Amino acid sequence: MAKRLAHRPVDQAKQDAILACARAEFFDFGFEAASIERIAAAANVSKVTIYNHFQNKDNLFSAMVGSECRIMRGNLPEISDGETPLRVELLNFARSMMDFLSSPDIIRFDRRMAAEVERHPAMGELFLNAGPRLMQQIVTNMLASEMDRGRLAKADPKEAAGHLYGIIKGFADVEWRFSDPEQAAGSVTQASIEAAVDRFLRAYAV
Amino acid sequence: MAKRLAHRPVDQAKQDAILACARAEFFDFGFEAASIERIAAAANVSKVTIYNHFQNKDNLFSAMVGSECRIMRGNLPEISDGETPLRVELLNFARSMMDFLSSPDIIRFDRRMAAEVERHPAMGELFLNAGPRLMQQIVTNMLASEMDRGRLAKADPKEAAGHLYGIIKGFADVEWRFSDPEQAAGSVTQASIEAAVDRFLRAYAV
DNA sequence: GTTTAATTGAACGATTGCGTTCAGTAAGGC
DNA sequence: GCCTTACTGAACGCAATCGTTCAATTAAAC
Repeated sequence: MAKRLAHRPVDQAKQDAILACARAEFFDFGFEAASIERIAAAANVSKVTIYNHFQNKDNLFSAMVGSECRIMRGNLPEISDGETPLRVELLNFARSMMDFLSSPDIIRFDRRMAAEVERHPAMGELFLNAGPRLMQQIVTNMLASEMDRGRLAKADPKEAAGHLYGIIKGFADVEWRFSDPEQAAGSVTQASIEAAVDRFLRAYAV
Repeated sequence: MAKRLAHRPVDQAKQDAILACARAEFFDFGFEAASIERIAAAANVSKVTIYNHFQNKDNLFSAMVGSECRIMRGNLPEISDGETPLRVELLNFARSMMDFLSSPDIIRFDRRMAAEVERHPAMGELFLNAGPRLMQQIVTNMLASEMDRGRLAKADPKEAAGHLYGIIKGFADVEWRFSDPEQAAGSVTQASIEAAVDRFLRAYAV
């Protein structure tokens, strides 16, 4: 099917530059106030090129969110499914989860998505599937296997995942979302993480 | 100081109408895309009147947020501090908290504030103090008194408040924020609330 | 070198919005 | 009835944006 004729190929570097600059623009100003001309200027690209690649502002925004979600997917906290003691396993996960969620990039993304969902409901689904729901699945699987192994009390693993996620977050995410995101990174003490994990372990002790 | 001279008093009804319509406009479109002319039309008021009362768009937005926060304050979930059994007390609180947080109004407000904080950091503080932090304080006080009474294990009550808040919310608030807010109301089953409260009670059993 | 398509710069039309100005009217206090 | 102020409607200047059009240029594939 790949009929190749003589032509000048698309400059991928420009594509990437456009998306990167669109990201910055949309994050800084929000969808409505973002200016395509400013994006073009920042990416060293003609405005027409943007309209050739993406047809309009909505498409550009969608493409940017899609690309951003793909990146986010790769950076989700991981689970050390192994022979490590349960408490250590949970502590590691809690630490990396909180580091992830408190990174300014994620906080800003979360903020913008929350606002844009009203006008772009599909973006909300996209984001949920690329971020929160994926994380929920990771935690659910981990807890299910721990329950099978008898290291945690039998229960609905999905519900338990919500409990773990919630008890670790506490009020932190709310504070992050409405305060200066630069101050969020590294604001979670090890002591508070241990307290949360220990409470969870007690709640789900066999 | 109240030097009263002959004059025509401010029409309070118009003030209120302006704020109400500003609320709808800002919630529907976000700060940037909101139109003052549309607000004026909706409130049956001249645009000049809006500029006389509030000096500019920023001020109008701030006033609206302030008024909204005042309303929110009055609707926060309450604590039945009494002789009721602890489990019932917590169940009641959890129920009213989830009903409160899942109301479309609150979800929309939360979304907009999250986005606008970048441009209006002071609004973030205002909102935090009128909503989340107040709720945190309510829960903290309740748990502290329960710890004193010996019905819960001694611990940092503020931290425990975060645990209770988080374990009840689980993943729910994330789903709410990025899906259709109209479907959020009433989506929390009594069973899930009981599960969360019971896990909390186990984690903090004496 | 020819061909094909990507890219550019500049300009255009249409729309929208903010915030101001001004002359005139409405309405309550004195 | 007078006076002070709130309010109105319409218009204005100014700036910004989107999305389009067009002729001209560039660069890879053949």
